[in-house]
Amino acid sequence: MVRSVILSGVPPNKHQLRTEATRQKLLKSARRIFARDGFEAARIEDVAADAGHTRGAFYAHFQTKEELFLALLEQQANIHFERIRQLLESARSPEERLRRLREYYVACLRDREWTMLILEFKLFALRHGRLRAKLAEAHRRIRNSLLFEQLEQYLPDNVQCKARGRELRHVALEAMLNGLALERMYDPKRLSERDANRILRLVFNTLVGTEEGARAGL
Amino acid sequence: MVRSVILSGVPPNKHQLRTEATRQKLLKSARRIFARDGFEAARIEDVAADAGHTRGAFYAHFQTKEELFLALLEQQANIHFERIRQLLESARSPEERLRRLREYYVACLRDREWTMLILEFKLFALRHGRLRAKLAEAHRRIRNSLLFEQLEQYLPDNVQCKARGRELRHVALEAMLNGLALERMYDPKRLSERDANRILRLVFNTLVGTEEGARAGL
Amino acid sequence: MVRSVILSGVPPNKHQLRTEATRQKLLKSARRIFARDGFEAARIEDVAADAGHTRGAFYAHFQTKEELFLALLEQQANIHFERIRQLLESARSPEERLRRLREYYVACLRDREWTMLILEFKLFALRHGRLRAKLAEAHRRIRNSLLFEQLEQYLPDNVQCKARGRELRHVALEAMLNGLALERMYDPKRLSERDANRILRLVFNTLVGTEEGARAGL
Amino acid sequence: MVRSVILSGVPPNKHQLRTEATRQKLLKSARRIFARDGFEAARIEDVAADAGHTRGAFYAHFQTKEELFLALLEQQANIHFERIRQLLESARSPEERLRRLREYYVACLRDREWTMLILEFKLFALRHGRLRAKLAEAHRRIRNSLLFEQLEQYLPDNVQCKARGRELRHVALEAMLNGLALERMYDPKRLSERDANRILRLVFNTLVGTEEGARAGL
DNA sequence: TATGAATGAGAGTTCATTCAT
DNA sequence: AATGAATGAACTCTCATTCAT
Repeated sequence: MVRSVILSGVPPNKHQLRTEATRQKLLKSARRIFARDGFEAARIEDVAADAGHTRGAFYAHFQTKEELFLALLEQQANIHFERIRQLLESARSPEERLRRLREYYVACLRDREWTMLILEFKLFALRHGRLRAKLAEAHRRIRNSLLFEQLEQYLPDNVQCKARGRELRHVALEAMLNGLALERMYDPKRLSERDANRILRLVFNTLVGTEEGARAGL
Repeated sequence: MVRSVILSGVPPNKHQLRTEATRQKLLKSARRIFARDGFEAARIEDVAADAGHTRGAFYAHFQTKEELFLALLEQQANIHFERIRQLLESARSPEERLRRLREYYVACLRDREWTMLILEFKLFALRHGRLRAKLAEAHRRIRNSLLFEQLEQYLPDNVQCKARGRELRHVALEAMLNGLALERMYDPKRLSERDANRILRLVFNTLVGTEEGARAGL
Repeated sequence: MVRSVILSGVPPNKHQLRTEATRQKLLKSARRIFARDGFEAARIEDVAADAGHTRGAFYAHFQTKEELFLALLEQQANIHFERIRQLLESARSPEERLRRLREYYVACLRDREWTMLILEFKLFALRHGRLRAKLAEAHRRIRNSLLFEQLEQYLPDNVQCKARGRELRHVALEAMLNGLALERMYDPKRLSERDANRILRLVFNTLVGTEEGARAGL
Repeated sequence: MVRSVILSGVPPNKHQLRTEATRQKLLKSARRIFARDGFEAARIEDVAADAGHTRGAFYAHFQTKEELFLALLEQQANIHFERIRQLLESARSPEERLRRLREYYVACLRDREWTMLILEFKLFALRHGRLRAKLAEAHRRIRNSLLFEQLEQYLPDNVQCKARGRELRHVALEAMLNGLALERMYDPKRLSERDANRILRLVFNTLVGTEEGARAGL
């Protein structure tokens, strides 16, 4: 089993560089294929071929299709998390942070692959209920990332109300985001990009940014 | 191939009744199984067994798994449509109609199977493109139902603004409904039924019922 | 899963007849293929093709290769058991019984397939130690058959000494039989059929038939 | 390809010593793994890992799994041969030689790995026919060792009867040895170590040591 | 209409072997 | 000599679908 080495302190040798490169290629292809076909219909062979490799190479990096799927989700969730962190950190004012976060959500609307993946993942987790023990850990990590709770510290004070309300806003926003993204993919004519953006901004403002959200009982 | 006879003018004989009963049992089981396992992972055998039959009975009523899936969606959409129509028709005032429609949406939040089916169907349609003629046909019928456009006539006047805005409200509501339902199934602790209901009502009111929606630019 | 019907009282219909015929063909082919290639190297496809069917037909009758292997062993053991029982029952005198039993052993020496199967089975059981629970039962039944303990009642009185000695004789004979059969297959020139027969008869007489065995401390 | 150097006249340097050590480790591990899993199920990776190396080390010493298997058999046969030779050479009298040989056989009964290997090898040779030249060559060398024909000179005179009978005794003893060892591994409760030893000694005495064997027609 | 044995394409996975390092 | 990533053929097993009954 090929082990990722990106965390070790020493500079990687050629072997390790190639290893990591292949792994990343596989993950990148997996993103395409899983988003396109869904977990069940996605074929390992397609992922490998898309990455310019054979099935065997895949199995040198991942034990099962499931493991690849979860590794992909974890990686993608980390990328999102990191992007948001940088976004918020580099902002000057609380208001700018809020605006940036909102625009990040809006940008996500355009990321068709990410939407497909997150929907697929939630359906997958739902259906596989108690995931097998060895996968539960990955699942937990992904969920933690998805919650974005750690990001709260960067938001303006008046948004940091009771923990319950905070999380509630997030989950509602995620719901709206996923729902809108799905509708847009399903029928772009029925829901234009412009309209989807407007609705998402409206709900964001209603739920998170202003005091209206609080007044509305959230 | 067994043809449904419930639409023909003559009263069905016993044979036809049994046939129709089998078909309905299969559809009922299909609802359970497709919702539980998703289209790809659902097995014809499981559907047939759940209905108390064997594979052969299934193939006497449907040509392929896909056909069953689409027939199921159409049936379910019709049921929803019919329920809403009755709901709105029997209401006394425009306000009651709005309230009833809102509460119907809220009730949908609890229908786990329906949520799974609608998500699965949209992902399926997304993935299988505009490819097949059969699919497109069913697609159109289902979307007509889902759009609930015909229902507009029952809503209060002030809600019947520009066609564009009307449809936009619907699609936004559907998005919110599907998104919330998914989040609730995915993690019921993170989003309680009470909270999900409150958020859905809030968004409904924001988007549809009041003048706020219009003012907000929708 | 196709169920065997040979035990039910009612006369089998055409379906059942075909089912049983297919199963028997598969078992017959399995005997050939397992004996020829061994458990590990035997391919399901070869068994099915040899029986004039496809892989799918195989899986309609057996869940796994392992199950087929154990079913085959059980069937073969039962056949042996039954043959021996009839052999002993129809004999006139105790001496004739002993002689017939001895000649049955000698005849087994010529059954190359049976020898290969029994060796393969014992190695298999040995290596899979605690067989998976669902297979333990089959294993137990096969062992019971192989022990031939039930046949003791048919043997002459002077052979029915202490239980320990009786079983010991059997196991020693089986050991000799298997060992000789293997040597004969391995190098027929080194051990002619005639010689193998002589040695087996000699050991049989030494261990079972005469009082020499007892005197020798067995 | 690493060539064994232990037979060359010049003293090996450190490099060569390490190489030879690796080869021996691999053979030692191969003994464990082949005995445990059988030829087909044994994995090169397991052998290498058991020896503290990777697949690459294996392929530096052996071309194929088959070659390793045959090299192992040859090595083991030579070890046996050498042990027996020393055993017989250091004995004082013909009778002691016979007794020692007999006890060596008895000791073999306890060597589970050797029994598994010899059975596996014979089945393998049986199944892979006289096909390959390489196999045939190793085959011949191993059989020469196994036949122990060269050892005949050390045995008492009265045992050195006609060549045919001599070899016959050996093959019969080997058969008994293998058969008993297999039965003991298969079901240690059915055949205790003590009983297995007694039976083997009895057959040894019957076939080889005494005049009874001759009288019995061997 | 319904059964259920059989088909056959195709999936995920394993592993002996190769090869760049 | 040794590593270990990658190959690719082969395997077992699944399941939508067909067809004789």
